[in-house]
Amino acid sequence: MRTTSRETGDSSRKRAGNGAAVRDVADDIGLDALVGHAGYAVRRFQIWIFQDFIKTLGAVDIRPTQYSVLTVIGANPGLSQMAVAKRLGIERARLVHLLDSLEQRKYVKRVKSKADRRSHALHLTAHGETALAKFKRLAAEHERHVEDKIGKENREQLLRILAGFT
Amino acid sequence: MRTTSRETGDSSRKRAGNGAAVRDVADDIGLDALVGHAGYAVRRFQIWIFQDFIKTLGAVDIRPTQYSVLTVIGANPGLSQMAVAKRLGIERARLVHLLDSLEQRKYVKRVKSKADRRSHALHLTAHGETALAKFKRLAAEHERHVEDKIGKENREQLLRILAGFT
DNA sequence: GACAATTGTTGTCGTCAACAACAATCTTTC
DNA sequence: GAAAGATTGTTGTTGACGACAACAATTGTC
Repeated sequence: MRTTSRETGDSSRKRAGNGAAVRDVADDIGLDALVGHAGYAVRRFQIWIFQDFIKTLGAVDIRPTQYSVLTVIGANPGLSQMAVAKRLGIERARLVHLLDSLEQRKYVKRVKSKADRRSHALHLTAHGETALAKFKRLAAEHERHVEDKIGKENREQLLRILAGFT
Repeated sequence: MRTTSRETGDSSRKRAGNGAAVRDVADDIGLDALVGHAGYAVRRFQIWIFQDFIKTLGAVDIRPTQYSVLTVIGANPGLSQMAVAKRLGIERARLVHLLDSLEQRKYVKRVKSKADRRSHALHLTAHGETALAKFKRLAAEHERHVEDKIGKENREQLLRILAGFT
């Protein structure tokens, strides 16, 4: 019972009266130029995909950015904070807080670099390694949700099209 | 298989002085699992596309969300705030501030609805109409930037794949 | 007419990008 | 080899944004 008959700006716009019933207000609102904009579609999709990621990894309390940091450090142990920030396209100021959190949770450790005493060499702890393995399994599950949502081929197409941005 | 163990910044600092190879530190860092994640690619792409939008519409000081609000109101005059918020997937609490700004700049006006005295019917002002026309031209220019970046067919593919989210 | 639901509004909280400034530490240059 | 400049990690601020909660006014329902 969602047939909310609402009267606001009605009467004007789009008569949905070609036989089909009006299910929700939002449905018969024209977006016009908006539908042709890649940015709008991408924004809506990104919101959906992040929410699913956050929900799927909710049990372990890991958000997309945290996951990306752990993944990069796991694959490239010893990186400096600057290198990680540049690789992921996040500000080094922001990475500081992310690492504070991850270090507090014993996933990551900052080792003072001998070669360059300004920088820290980033490593996963043993606990962080096993945890990341679990996160990756959950992330794979999330990726299957994406497949279910847009289709297997479409997901691969998407990755191919956007490969240059990774 | 690019798990190259590297030592922090040390010699990886690559003497960039010679001008030879080694474009940037970030280039030879493995992302591992990250490259297979749709969410990561989409996030990076969205950042790029929004920055281009903001830059291209910088002269008129219009951000993506503001543009989407103006577009929907322009295409559906008389809508309530609730209807606009629901259609664009933004909170009505947030829309309040957006409309405050747009109304202050004389693009939009809130008309007290006769039918439902709780709600406001949203309309573009005459000034808002002409301004939106200009914004749309700039937005089209931005969209051409997207084409230049990922290719004409890829952009269309993208819109097709993500059509369900608009 | 009493009670629940909706609309616009105000406020708080947390995430995130973009800057700016700073101390400590390289790197370059003279 | 010392001064000048650049880099690294850090702290702080600003503003856009999503998610919630509470509220008065109004409408719908029973």
